[in-house]
Amino acid sequence: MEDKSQDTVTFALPEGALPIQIVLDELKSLYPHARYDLDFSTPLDLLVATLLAAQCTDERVNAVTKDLFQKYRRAEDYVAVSQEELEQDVRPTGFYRQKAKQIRAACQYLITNLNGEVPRTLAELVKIPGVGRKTANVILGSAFGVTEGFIVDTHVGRLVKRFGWTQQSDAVKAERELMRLIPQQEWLGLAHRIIYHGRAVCVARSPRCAQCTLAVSCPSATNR
DNA sequence: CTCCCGATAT
DNA sequence: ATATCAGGAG
Repeated sequence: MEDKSQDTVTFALPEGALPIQIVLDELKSLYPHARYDLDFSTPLDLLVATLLAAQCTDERVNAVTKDLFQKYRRAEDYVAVSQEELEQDVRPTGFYRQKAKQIRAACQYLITNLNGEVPRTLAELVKIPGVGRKTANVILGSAFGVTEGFIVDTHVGRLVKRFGWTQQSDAVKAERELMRLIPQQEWLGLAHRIIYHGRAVCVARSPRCAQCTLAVSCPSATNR
């Protein structure tokens, strides 16, 4: 007698992995209001903020964009100033030469090909110079309320490996695995919650397993 | 794989 | 001193 109870999801996880349902339930109760923490008001703001977020904390990005978004409102504004001027405006986020160049290239692409508008599909977004799948998935989810893929950033990549959900270090390959393992309606919320947990508890350097409620079933938990 | 790069935690 | 921070390109 096969009793398929409606709330129990059966996924093909590797042996010994942290069950997906436990993570969904536990992280939902720990971080009920998990969301994207970069400040923005327009899709273009979000695109620029997310480009600046590479290898930089959200807090510092927000400190920089507070003034940046007053000064630069449209794609045209970013290409109107000199490279050097934009570099100084984004300097505290690190990688400032590359980021200024990326922002200008992305804006020039939008002006030339899309009338200065940020597109609403993953396929169109990843054509923008400097925009990979992580940035594209963030813009889709937070600016347009669309879910086409699973956000895999440094935190998601690290935690899903620790959970035993995948062995893939490559973000795009890990994303494919996650899309196969997890129901689509959970993708956006779960990604945000994993990131919160990755920042607060399951940190990169020395994870706080002693205070982690997932540790009892986590294959990577260290008891000390 | 390396490079880009400043700021902070360990 | 060194690893790491909501990455992506060459």
